[in-house]
Amino acid sequence: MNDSILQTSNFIKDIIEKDKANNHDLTIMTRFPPEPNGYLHIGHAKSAYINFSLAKENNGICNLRFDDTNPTKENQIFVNSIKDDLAWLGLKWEKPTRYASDYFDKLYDFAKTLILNGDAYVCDLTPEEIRTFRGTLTNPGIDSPYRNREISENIELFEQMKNGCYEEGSRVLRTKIDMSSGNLNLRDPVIYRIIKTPEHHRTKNKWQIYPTYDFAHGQADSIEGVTHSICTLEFEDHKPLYDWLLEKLKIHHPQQIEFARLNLSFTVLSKRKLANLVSEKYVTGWDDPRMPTLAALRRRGYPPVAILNFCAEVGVAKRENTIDISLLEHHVRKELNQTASRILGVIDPVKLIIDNYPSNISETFEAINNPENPKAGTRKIPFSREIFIEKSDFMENPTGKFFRLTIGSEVRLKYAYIIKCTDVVKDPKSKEIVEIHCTYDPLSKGGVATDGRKIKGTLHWVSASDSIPAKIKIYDRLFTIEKPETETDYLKYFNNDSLITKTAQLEPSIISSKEGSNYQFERIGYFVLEKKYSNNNSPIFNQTVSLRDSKK
RNA sequence: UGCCCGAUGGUGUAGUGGUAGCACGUCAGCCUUUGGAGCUGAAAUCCCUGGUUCGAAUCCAGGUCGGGCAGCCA
Repeated sequence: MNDSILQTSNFIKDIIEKDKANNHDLTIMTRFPPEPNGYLHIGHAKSAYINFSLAKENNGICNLRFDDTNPTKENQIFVNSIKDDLAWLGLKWEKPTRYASDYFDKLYDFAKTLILNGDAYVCDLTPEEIRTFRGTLTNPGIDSPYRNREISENIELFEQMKNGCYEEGSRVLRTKIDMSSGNLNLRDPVIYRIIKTPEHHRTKNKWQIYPTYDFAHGQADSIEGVTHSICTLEFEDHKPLYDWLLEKLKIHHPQQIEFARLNLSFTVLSKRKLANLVSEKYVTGWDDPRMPTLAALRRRGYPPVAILNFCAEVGVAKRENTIDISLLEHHVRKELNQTASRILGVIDPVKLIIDNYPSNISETFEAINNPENPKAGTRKIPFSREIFIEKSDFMENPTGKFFRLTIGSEVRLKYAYIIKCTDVVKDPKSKEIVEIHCTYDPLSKGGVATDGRKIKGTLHWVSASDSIPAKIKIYDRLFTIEKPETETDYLKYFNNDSLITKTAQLEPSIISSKEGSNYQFERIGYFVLEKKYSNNNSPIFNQTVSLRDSKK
């Protein structure tokens, strides 16, 4: 994890500071507890970052624990992808990797302890009956008829549940708390249920019963010695149950602290909505570069440190929030500006012919790889009579502050020469400009005017015969509205222009690029090489993020 | 007409009884062989009403508004 990441204070740090002041021997222990039932996204990154950074700043420990208590939803594929994503971010967890399923035996014993103490009972009500008996938000529930079973009968029944004697859904183990509590989580919550298929990804067919989240999470925290169990706001109502179980069991009692999960503008982060985008084919998969998943951001070329810096800067608080996606992009640009190699590439090319430049020669010019980092060195780029420039860099009838090319105006070709536009050739039918004719100032080699005249506009270009065609995928925000998350018909606001594919001409040095390498195409944006060769043998680049562009 | 949580510029986030700070964004200027970056500046904020106090974003009371909770999901 990057040590240079800027940190502001937050209420969790305050709590930890106080706890440390009260107990000088305290070793801070946190954990990141994903359920292996999906891919990690930027919101998980925030949560992971909080847990990992809190441990690191306090010379503590952070575990990675998979919350794998429900085999109907979880599998090994997600365990692997989550580990990959965390490693990619550079977050290092305490070894070994933990699993809630590691504690199934202990959890089973804890449950028996509860039964023996009269704090839990086997209930034969159907799921529907349990729901009815639970009451409503405003009306108290009523006791299950099985609530006062003999302890010995409960023990026997629970053991038979474990042994697979009963059908799924026929019986559960519930705590005995308070059916009239204003907090529904305290109305005798279910702590064990029967699940026979599919088999668990780790414990296989050993268990026929599985603990619920409420029964597994706190106890797992306790077993591991977690001191601060940090989770999102929706678990606030579970905290009294978390505390109740730990007190009844008389075991180490971690402190649960809740914070507000991340929301990002112009995208969605709920698993269901993301899954819909995939299943309804709005995107090509979970790692489609438009998605907010870590796998997608990686493919998009986001540097991990930019994501970490972003997580550090969004802060930790309890109020609902929607972070402006431009803050994320800011951190991506900030990092890439320092690290990405520059190249010249023309995405929407139009041919430019320098009429007074000899057709039988070519020159090479030295280009700076990264003006922010002299150590990145230089490279050669070829120049010739016919080049490509960006269509948008020529305007026949310029309006406002247009510093680029127009008939009669002078402009600098970066690293090369100053040129002056003399004429354009249009397609007779479409009226589209097909050729721009210019003359160059032979004395301006390197782009400097010998007479000291100021040249305001500088264009990027590539030599027509030496450039390399490439496929460019340009991405935009996933949705057209700021908060699609709050809309039920959010798919209506999907941004149909979120992916645009173009063919570009790139300078030849790009040949030596490696997959995953970040580039800045000067004056355009940041790009990452996705695949060296597409079907037609040209490389494919994903746009990471555009350059900020204040052109009017 | 239950229980719990929250409210500081457009968006986030500091502040813990003493000039409301920072970041992103926006706007303007400077600089520039990237209209990028960088530099400088600007506009913009304490949910409301009372109370305590010399002094309140902060403490107290009462409101208002927003969010969460009725899986054998996590």
